[in-house]
Amino acid sequence: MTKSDPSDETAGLRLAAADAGLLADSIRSAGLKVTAPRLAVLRALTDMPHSNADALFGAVRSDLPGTSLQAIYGVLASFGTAGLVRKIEPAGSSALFERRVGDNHHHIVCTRCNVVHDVDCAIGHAPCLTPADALGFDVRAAEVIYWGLCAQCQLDTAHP
Amino acid sequence: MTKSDPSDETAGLRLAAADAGLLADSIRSAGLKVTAPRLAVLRALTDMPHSNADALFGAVRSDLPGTSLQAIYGVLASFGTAGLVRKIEPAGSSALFERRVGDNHHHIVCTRCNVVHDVDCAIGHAPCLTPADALGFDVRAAEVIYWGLCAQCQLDTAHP
DNA sequence: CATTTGTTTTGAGTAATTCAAAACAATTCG
DNA sequence: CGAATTGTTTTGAATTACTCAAAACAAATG
Repeated sequence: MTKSDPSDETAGLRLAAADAGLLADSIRSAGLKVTAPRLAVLRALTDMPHSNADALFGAVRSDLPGTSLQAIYGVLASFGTAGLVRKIEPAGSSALFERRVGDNHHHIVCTRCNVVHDVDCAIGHAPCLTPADALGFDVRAAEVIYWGLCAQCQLDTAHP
Repeated sequence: MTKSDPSDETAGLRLAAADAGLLADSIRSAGLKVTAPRLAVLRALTDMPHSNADALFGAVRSDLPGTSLQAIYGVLASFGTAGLVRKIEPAGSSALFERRVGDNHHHIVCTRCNVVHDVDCAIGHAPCLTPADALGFDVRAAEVIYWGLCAQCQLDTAHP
């Protein structure tokens, strides 16, 4: 927000356009065709990371009313294969998606309100790939989910 | 197998009875009524940890033909609440159950054949509850799933 | 602009799990 | 020991999240 002039009423539009260009670029460079549903999903995912297919469907539909839920699933599947989004499946939840890929970050989930946040790897890099005894496995990934009460739910629980 | 005499045909029966007694005790001390489906589920889970509801249904049905799948879900739900079994939900899999509870052990899953093994906590005790930045959360549990190729699948992949 | 290839829509299907009411069985208490 | 109570299982149906397939359609290529 340092460069754009708030009195310039086209600023938002230009930003959106620039943003759309960036989104389109990342879709294109993943080897996928750039389509309206794909742009809309990617934009929604930028604004609301850790969304499920249904939430994205809701967000996309407001821009692009004709879109089907199956299209969302299709978009997410292609994005997943292309490495453009990451899918997480916390216990008891439907699948959630995020754009932050390529780093091995983890997640912390509130057991009360189900909000999800990113957390970086616990201790540097190594322990995330080092079980005590790998039992002959060739370990490729480690997934960590922390469970607890978020700050807000701690307050709500204390003062009901 | 050191004390029982193989020529004693009642040994198996007595063992089974003793076992049933232990199983019944653990159900009772969890504050639950001891029923045939519950005993059967607990026994099946002893023999085949990391089973899903359907596999347990299959195992239980061979002993106790009238049992319904919904009974299995009911038994597992009550066992879960009572702290008698632990439920794990690896991404892409149905829920799996195990009797090993109360320690914070983790799991390693084969990406090819989906076999699941227990693994102890990566480094002692602490890091499993210590994210880099807990973001104000009151962290209560950490769940780790390692993904990789099991020994057998490494062989199968090398010599197809 | 026509072709090709890939994407989305439409419509249907499935797997895993949950819900609810009635039938039934384990424990409790007289 | 038998009746009452409480909890469990059966039966039957519903739901959620997701997948599959064919036809309609749109983006990229030349």
